[in-house]
Order: sequence, then C-alpha cells, then structure tokens
Amino acid sequence: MPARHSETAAVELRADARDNRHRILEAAREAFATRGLDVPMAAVARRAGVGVATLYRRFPSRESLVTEVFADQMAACGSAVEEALADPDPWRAFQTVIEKVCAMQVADQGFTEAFLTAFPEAIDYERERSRAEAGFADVVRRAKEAGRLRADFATADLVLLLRANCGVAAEPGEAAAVGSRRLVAYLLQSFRAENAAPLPPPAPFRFDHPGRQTS
Amino acid sequence: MPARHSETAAVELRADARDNRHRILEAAREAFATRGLDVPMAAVARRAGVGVATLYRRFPSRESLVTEVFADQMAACGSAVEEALADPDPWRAFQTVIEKVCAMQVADQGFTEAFLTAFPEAIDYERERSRAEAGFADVVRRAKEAGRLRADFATADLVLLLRANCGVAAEPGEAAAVGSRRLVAYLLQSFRAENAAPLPPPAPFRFDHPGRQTS
DNA sequence: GGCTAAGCGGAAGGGGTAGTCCACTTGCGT
DNA sequence: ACGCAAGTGGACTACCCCTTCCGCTTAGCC
Repeated sequence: MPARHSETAAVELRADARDNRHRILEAAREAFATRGLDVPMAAVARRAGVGVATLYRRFPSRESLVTEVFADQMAACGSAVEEALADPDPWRAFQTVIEKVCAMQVADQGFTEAFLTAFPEAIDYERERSRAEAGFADVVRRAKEAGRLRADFATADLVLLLRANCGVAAEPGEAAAVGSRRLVAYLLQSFRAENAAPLPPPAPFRFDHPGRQTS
Repeated sequence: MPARHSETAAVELRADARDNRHRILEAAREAFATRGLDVPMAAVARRAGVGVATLYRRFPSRESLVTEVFADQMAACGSAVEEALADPDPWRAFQTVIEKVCAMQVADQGFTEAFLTAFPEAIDYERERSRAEAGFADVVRRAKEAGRLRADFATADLVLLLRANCGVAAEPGEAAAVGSRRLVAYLLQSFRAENAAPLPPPAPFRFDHPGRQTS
C-alpha cells in the first residue's frame, strides 16, 4: 500500500528520485524564502539542478510544492505553541508564541506570502492549523485567567497581528526584522490587562484561509 | 510654453483627448481601488472605453498612470495632516491623522499596494510626501509636548503602522475595515504616554520609498 | 552484466500581458 | 465648409510563465 499522503511517499521512490525530491524542496524553500512565492517553477528547477519535468512529476501543481515546502513551517508554529504551553508563566508563554511566529514570518518571505495569499482551497494544513489554534486558545485562556492578558483580547486578534506583521515583513532587508520587533512590542503592550481600554469589535478573521474568501 | 508637468498638461490637449484622459484616470482609479495595482492595462482601457493605444499615449508606462492616479490620494494625505494641525487638541490631532490615513488605505486596495510595492524610483510624490512628513512631524511634536504621546515614539513609527495596516487592508471585504480599526485602536493605546514602557529600537523605515531599497 | 520500468531533461504548446504601429477618424481654426 | 494635424482603436509583436510530451538515461533486481 502506498503512503497515504505525499509526506513520506518517498518509500516507493527510487533512490535518485528521492534525492532529487529533496533537492527540489530545498531549492524551493530557499527561493520562496528570499524571493517570495512568485518564483517561476523553472527557476526552482534550475536551482535544484533538475529539469522542469522532474519538478512537475513530484509536485503536479505549484500549490502542491508550496504546501509541501511550508508544511514543516506550519508544524513549527504548532510546536511553538505547545512549547509555550509548557511555560509556567502564562504571559511569557503568550508573548513567546507571538514573538516566535512573527520572527518566522520575517525570516521567510514566502511563509509570509503563504499567509497573505494562502490558497483558499486545496491546502490541507488543516491538522496543523487546528492543533495550533486549539493550543493558542489555551495559551490565551491561561493568560487571561492569570489576569495578565486583557479580557477582550479575541483569538482572531492573533490573525490580525499576523496580517499586520506580514505588511512589515514585506520590507526588504534588515528593516523587516527591526520593524517587526517594534510592532510586536507595541502590540504586546496593548494586550496587557493593565492597559485595557475600550476597543472596536474584533475583526471577523478566521484562521482557516487568511486569503481571499468569496466576498 | 507647454505645461511643465503632466498635471495640467491638458491645456494643450484637444477637447476629446482631455475627456478621454479623464475617463482613463477615472477607470484606473476604480480598477486599482477594487482589484489592486495589477490590473492589466487593457482592462483599464476597456473600462474607460478607449483603445490601448490611447491609454499608452497619455501614460507611456504603467508607472506614470499609477503615479497620476494616486497623486490626489497623496495630496489628501497631506491635507489630512494639515487639517489635523488645526485641531487644538494635540492628541486628537495625532489620532485623527492616523485613523484617516489608515481608513484611506483600507478604502483603496491600490493605494495600499502603491504603498507596499511603491516604485522605488521615478515616482515623484516628493513634494506631497515631504509636506506630509513635515506636517506629521509637527503633529507628533505637539502631541509629545502636551505629554500625551510617548516620548520614544519615532516618526518612522508612522510608516511602521502604515505597513502593518497594509497587511490588514489586504484582507478582502468587510474584514479589512473592521480589522484595521481594531489594529489602529490597539496601537494608539500603545502610543499614549501613560503606557510607555521600554521598546526595541525604531525601524529604519524611510518615508521616501517604502518599497524595496537596494538591499 | 543485462533487462526493464522508473526517472529524466529539454523542447514545445498554450495563455496572458506590456507596449508599438498604422490606417482611419475627428476636432477645430480659418 | 474644409483641410490637416492631433487623436484613435485594434491588430500585432515580443516576452514570460505554466504545464505537458517524448525520446533518452539509469537504478536496481536477477
């Protein structure tokens, strides 16, 4: 029986094919990280030292490549949340999650774009996503119960923050990192319970597909 | 002598030509606002009810069209700042400027993109930009002197906020407006002097060209 | 070592967009 | 009313990118 998902489908791949597959993912990862998601498929192939056909045989569509490339980034997000849950200090946990994810966005242009324009359909980070979402909800709950996080913080505010951070992360070079740090610092300040003051309603952001929904 | 800049170059245009020019700008404005900056030139032409050639004769490059279209948006920014300066309440002035500009970004997808990807060169909003910048610096100074704005607020933090807002404004439909309002509310809270707490250094953002600089 | 199917690379097909060219139309001064 | 230069539209070229196809290569089993 072949592997259910492409994740470890390599089981049935010939050795050289598996090798190429890894090189492709590596190349795509680098390319996406530095140039964003709009890198031509041919460029990825060239960078990986393979022909275009090889690329397409492993990843029938551009989406499937993107999905695969960012699968572990997504997993890293989930892990970050779970690590944070292990922190005895609820506020520090909250703060850490946010800082980590934002740093990831800054470090990877493609990851950022994947967030912004995320293919509404066909992307099945579902499992990771819901894991991360549930975990984060827990982090939020703990921080609120500890009286450190303002009560009217909405879980969707994380998405708000991430979207905002995306805008900053698009800045080239050093600026992205510095700007993101400052933005996050500003926002974390507003998130503290002491600073609570009336707010407009939270955005109807959903975690599922941050991209365009059928408006 | 022909008009120096294209702004009012219409002086020498034939009546029908000037008419077409207006229709093109109108069409481009609408198209950019709803679909973003990546609208095909042909689409703009069709929408304006003219041929592609006509479009290209008036606006030799896509950039020149974008520049012209957003010239008045830029002017509106400058005006918003100057209006705010007339407000006797320094904090309210500060708040108003920020809210207005962010609302403009949300209302116009293209304006937002123009900010994000702004053509590094060749765009000469210089005059408007520096007017707005100087005015805003004044707003900031006043708000700080009144003890309402935290002392470590950097002028570049406006750019930071705008970039962040861009990320949120990219959200489709209603979400952009709601999200933006909430983001701005959060940030304004952090900007208040009372909430001042140590911050990482401000980003090296410049007002000139928010887009890619030679990194 | 040799056979075979999996794997491979590059060329070719198809779609879409930026910008140009030219024969035709039309505003407007006289 | 008329002529001409300014203005116009749509076809056309050139490019870039995604994806597929096909004849050649090579890993891996016997």
